Amino acid sequence: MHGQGAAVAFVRWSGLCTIRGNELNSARAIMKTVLSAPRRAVRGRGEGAEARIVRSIGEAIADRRLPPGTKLAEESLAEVFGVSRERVRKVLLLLAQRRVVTLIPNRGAFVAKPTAREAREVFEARRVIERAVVEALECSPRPLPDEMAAKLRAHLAREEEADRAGDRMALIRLSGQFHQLLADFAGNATLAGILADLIDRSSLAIAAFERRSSHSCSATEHRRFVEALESGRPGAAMRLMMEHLDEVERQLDLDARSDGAVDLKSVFADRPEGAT
Amino acid sequence: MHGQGAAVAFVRWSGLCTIRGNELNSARAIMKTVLSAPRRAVRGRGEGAEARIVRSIGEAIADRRLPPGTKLAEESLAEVFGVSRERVRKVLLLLAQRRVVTLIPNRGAFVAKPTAREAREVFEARRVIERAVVEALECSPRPLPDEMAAKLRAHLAREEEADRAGDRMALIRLSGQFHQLLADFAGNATLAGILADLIDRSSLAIAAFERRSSHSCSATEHRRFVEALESGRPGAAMRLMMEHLDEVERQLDLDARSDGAVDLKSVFADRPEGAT
DNA sequence: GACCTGCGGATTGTGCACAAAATCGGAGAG
DNA sequence: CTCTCCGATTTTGTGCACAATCCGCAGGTC
Repeated sequence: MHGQGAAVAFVRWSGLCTIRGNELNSARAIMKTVLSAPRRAVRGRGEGAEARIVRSIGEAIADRRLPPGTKLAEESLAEVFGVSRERVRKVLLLLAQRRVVTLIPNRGAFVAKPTAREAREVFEARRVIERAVVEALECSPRPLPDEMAAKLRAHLAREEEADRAGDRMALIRLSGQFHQLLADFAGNATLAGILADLIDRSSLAIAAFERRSSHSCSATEHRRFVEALESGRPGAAMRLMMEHLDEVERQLDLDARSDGAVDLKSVFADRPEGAT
Repeated sequence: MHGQGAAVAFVRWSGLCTIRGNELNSARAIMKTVLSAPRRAVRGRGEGAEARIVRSIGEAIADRRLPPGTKLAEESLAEVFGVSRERVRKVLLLLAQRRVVTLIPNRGAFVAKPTAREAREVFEARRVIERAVVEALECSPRPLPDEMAAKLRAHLAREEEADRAGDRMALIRLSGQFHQLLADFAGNATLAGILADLIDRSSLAIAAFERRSSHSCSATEHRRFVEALESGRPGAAMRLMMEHLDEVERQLDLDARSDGAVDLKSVFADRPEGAT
């Protein structure tokens, strides 16, 4: 998982300085705020700890060290991360709202297991958003800005290295980061944040529905995309991106239901009621 | 605000029945779960209370009874809603992740005040998503399915009634609900959920940046959109929707920064002093 | 007169303890 | 041997109390 946007709350200038009614305050209050800001950032605990745990669990889920359906007991997590149970509870609530874990009252937290329908929806949503991202990117000046080109190439290199090394886990994570990187360059942080969530959920969907056999190389497709983007031919990068997303989704086995709904139907058909 | 997707956690079949390792359990466990489900739904407290508070605060923010920057003290809210402070704290955490409130460590929760940049991003994101929604809608069979047409017409009627009555608050809420309704009909719950958040944040942006003077009637534009959609002319509805979103954004004053410093300058420039 | 400093009141953050609920195991009946 | 019932144990949910932090204000100092 990406890790950005994971923080519980951002202490930003925009937040601190737009408090209604305080806008007329003298410069003194502002200075105090300025000085207190670094102090807050220094200690690194508290606020930072939660973000760290969110990122840690998120990455574990994306890497499939925590497969869908895994129970996330509060006590265990608290022990592992060396924090109190309340902290873990807060983190789980956050992850639950991002649909990465499922909270069941009085039962606990589980790594979310998307339904086939939800998986399709997530990929559809990604197509919608990434289409906009690529549109924005195709409006970039050619040749691409130095920083963008450099970062993209560096990322491609890392992906290919992971591919050569056969490090599947790293490849999965890098693949998500690639799309995240593109969204960041598109210049809309809001859209990028939304896409970040969708990428996380894609990882979940892939973990839940991946075919054993299939395995096409994202690194190659990503490289082709970057080359098309650099070429500046209108629509070339877009077409590759759409095909890429289709390809990723096509590798999933969304027809075979691993979701319980159908199982339950058969259960009810067999035993109408009273089986308690 | 919409209220859907506000629940902390959904107890869904998919969630209950996809717990890893339990799928092989006998029907006994499943039946027990089935029987306990209604019981959980009956008491209506606990889980439901949080969703209710989230919706309540969310609506208050969208209606601008709670303008951006307003402090949301835990104690006060706890008293108002008749729940404990921890409950309120949880709700605020939820709202904070949806960017509707801003949490500042050791300072408390405030109704979020988006920056001009963020406001622009939110509207851009809406254009991206609603474009996809309208695309899906334009693929609907003509004439429109009965239920869809009926609900749309009913909604238009309510909007126009609110418009006639001059009920600005209701009009704002209904306007958001209209877009939400369209997204629901598009058939992608994930996208609809994302749009729901964006609509909430739009309300916030409008509250923060609305021009005093401007006031075009959404109800009229909504009606024209529905008529275009029913006509089935390809692209007609899409064009109207894009123009509508542009129009809404154009009504905002995103150039004047609501940043305290500059506001003060203009205030002093216009009226040296003494004038109310 | 302006600025720094210390203090009181209020608000938020956190750990803890207890209550509620579910799971798991065994005992007993059919 | 299987199913059902039931109690012990584990896990989650919630309220409470205390600690930490911040704001406003008064007093002192340059």
